[in-house]
Amino acid sequence: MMCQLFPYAEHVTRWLEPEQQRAWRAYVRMQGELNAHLSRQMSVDSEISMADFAVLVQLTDTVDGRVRVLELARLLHWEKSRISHHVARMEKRGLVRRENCGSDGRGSFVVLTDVGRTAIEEAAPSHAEIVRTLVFDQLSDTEVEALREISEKVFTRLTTGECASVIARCDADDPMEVVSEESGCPEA
Amino acid sequence: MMCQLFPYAEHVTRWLEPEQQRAWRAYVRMQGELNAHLSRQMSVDSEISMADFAVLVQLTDTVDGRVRVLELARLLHWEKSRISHHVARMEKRGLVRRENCGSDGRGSFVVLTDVGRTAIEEAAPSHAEIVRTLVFDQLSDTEVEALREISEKVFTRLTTGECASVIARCDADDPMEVVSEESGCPEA
DNA sequence: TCGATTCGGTTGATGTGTCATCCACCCTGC
DNA sequence: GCAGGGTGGATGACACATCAACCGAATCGA
Repeated sequence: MMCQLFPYAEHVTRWLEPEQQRAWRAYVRMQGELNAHLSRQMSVDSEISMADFAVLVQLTDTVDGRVRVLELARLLHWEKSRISHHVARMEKRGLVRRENCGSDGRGSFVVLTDVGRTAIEEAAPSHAEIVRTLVFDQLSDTEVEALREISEKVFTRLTTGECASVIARCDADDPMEVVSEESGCPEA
Repeated sequence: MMCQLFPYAEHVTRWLEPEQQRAWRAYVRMQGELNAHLSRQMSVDSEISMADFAVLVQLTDTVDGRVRVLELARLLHWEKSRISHHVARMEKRGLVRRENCGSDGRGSFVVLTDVGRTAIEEAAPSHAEIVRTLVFDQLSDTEVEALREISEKVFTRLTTGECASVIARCDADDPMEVVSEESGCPEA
């Protein structure tokens, strides 16, 4: 599972300044490799994928481990059909189960199972360790701050104005500040 | 076509400093959205995908528009089965064709067709424009430089030592400096 | 209260990436 | 010249993402 952008030649870079071109090529290669590496690592030393992990994280973030399907899609910025398919596969493996919603006959909940909880608890530590050694151990405090600012600027551009044309985003909450309450870390 | 990492909760971030946590979350969301946006844009205003684009770029970068299959995989950092499948699909759509290699009975070339050349020439300008407006118009010169340095550091970490365990990379060329000769931009 | 919309969610088709396996050909040692 | 292993590449099975179409429940306007 992968989606990579790739090395760019004159076709693209003619419209970028040389310095921008080098930055873009470096970024593109880095994020491709990093995604690939994290995915591979995750599926090697645990039985779940990055996508499973993302779903499980959201479920464990709620008090009772149950979230409505489309709420899940909104939290993850996924399309509803994607979440539906994915939950179906996870259900087949016992990581989650679906329950009907009493108050709304159309709706259903995705509920974390014990198997799912165990899976994420086993996967999380090594994933965090990998992120730290691959990324943050390489960067100075200044660079970490720069990474955040750059990411926020681009993300803001992506989610404002005519760019924000994707389905699941129309009613999304405050884009940058969705830190869980119990994470013990400040919200700002 | 997508591969996204997603919002992280305490599970992951417990092992990261608060400042690192914020940077990581911001980065993860940004690159997910950016990938999605670029892919969507590419497939909307041209008939090719980002992956097609990457292949076509490599082909147009050579003098005669023909590259050996595994050489292509090495240039793109793709697995050989991925390039094989992808070339097969592109061949079906007429973007490339395969030719036998005379000097090595096992090998084959991937050759750019006129259709393929037209496709990339139509796709490139708007893609470059999008990258510029979404990314570089948001960043100062200092930030562009920071982005490049951060990306290079992480990429270097990813491709050295025990991380570089992937098939297609074992004999890869100098990781960061594969700028095409005719791009008109300095190699360093 | 009844029809039209909207909303929550599923389904199936299609394109894509990965893994394991396989085959044909090359090369080297003998 | 031929047996062994290595290499270039293809294939099939599976997981995954997207799109369009669909369905039934909710809701809203008349």
